[in-house]
Amino acid sequence: MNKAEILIIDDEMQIRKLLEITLQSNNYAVADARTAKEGIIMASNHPPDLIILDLGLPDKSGHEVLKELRQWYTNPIIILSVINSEEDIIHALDNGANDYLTKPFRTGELLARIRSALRSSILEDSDPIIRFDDLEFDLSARTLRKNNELIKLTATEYSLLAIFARNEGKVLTHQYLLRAVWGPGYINQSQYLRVFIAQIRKKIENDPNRPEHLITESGVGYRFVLK
Amino acid sequence: MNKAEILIIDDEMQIRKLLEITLQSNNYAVADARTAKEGIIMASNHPPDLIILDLGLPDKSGHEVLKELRQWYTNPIIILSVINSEEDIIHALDNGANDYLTKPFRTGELLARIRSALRSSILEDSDPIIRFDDLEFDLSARTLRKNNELIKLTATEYSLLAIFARNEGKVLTHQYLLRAVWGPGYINQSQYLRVFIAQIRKKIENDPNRPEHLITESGVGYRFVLK
DNA sequence: TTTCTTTTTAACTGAGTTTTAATTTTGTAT
DNA sequence: ATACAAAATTAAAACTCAGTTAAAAAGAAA
Repeated sequence: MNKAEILIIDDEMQIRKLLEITLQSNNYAVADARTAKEGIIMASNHPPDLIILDLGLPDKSGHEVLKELRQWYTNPIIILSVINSEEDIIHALDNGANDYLTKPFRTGELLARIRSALRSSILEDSDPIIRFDDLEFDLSARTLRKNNELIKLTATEYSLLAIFARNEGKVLTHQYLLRAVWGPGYINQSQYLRVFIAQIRKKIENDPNRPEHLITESGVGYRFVLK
Repeated sequence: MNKAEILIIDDEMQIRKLLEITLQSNNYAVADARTAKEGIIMASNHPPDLIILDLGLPDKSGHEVLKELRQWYTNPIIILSVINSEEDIIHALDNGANDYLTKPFRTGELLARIRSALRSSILEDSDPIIRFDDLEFDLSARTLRKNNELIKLTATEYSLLAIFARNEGKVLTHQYLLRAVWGPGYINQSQYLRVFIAQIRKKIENDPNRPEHLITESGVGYRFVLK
């Protein structure tokens, strides 16, 4: 996954600098705005993954900024404020803030709250998709597509093919495959492999008699190739 | 929508009573546990929409309880603790807590943080209508329409289908589904799934014998597809 | 309480998957 | 080219898993 992008909207230069350095050294990409107006424009031009919003802005009440942002912005917003009144906290949270910290804040805690907020936002789950040529492997959805069509695989076919996909280009020995899919008691059942390799070829090869992906290495094992 | 269910795990009777009254008068359904063990059992038997967890439990460290819960429990967990150390806060948040409040807490703030947590929890998604083809899912209203006709779902049917809707296209294993809907004590009751899948199919499929939406992945689980 | 709805059990049926075995084809070495 | 070993093919048997149904138990509503 790319660096998560965080927009800081705060008029205090010291806080901005502190946050910028802290966040950058924790591998976030940081942008910052000094005023409400600037912040809203920046957020709409290039929506960040998370916004840190100071309630005490010079040109507009932070609560209003929050409301405006929440009309369209769905990623987490964390409020920073010098005000520790319950009224303000409730108001901010009910207007769509995900968290509220009072200044001065502890940087470690802020970072943890950012991680927590980003975690619950949908962003995190980068899906491991292996794609080549006509085949597309989605390990998290447990699907295989050939020319965009979903191919039905049985449980055993899938685990076999998943091992191949993770070791693309390498020769995998009979022993290794049998042990990995069926367990160590099956290392002599090469026949299982022949049957299942044939089944998989029928499903993924254009011409199962002239396999292009699942190649036999006679006397050794098989190799999975994606051109 | 039905009342959101909140589980309180706290050994201090005063806090429990206070929370119970406050939450009930704000239209939440409340359950409470006095110990870590009791709390985990209650959460597994009937997973609540949100958990309030005290870190200072008599029988087990709250951090451990949090870790255990997070192995399967996906809804929000809010930590209550007398400890205000940064270390504890970071630790809890990084172990999957959604928020951390120190005692004594302000009830109004707690309520606002509960609302915020429930809001961002997938239960009440910000864009909660999923529509495809003939099916229309409104996650916040907890309704399902097929060809614009309202379909009646029981609580269990709904939570099962809601999980599917949020993971469209993905294979969900028996284990995962059983754990998410019934709790970790039920991961061997595949029969439950068969019965409920059949019931749901009767309601949403054009021809329940040839399901197009709720697909069986033999030996693995089920997949929900919206064309 | 009684009644109605929903969930849990259980027994049975059927479908899909894996294993086994027999036969044919291909590859390798002499 | 021939012989032998390895791999591919095919289909049926054995087995596992899923679907169906209905009744019992539990829970909610009247």
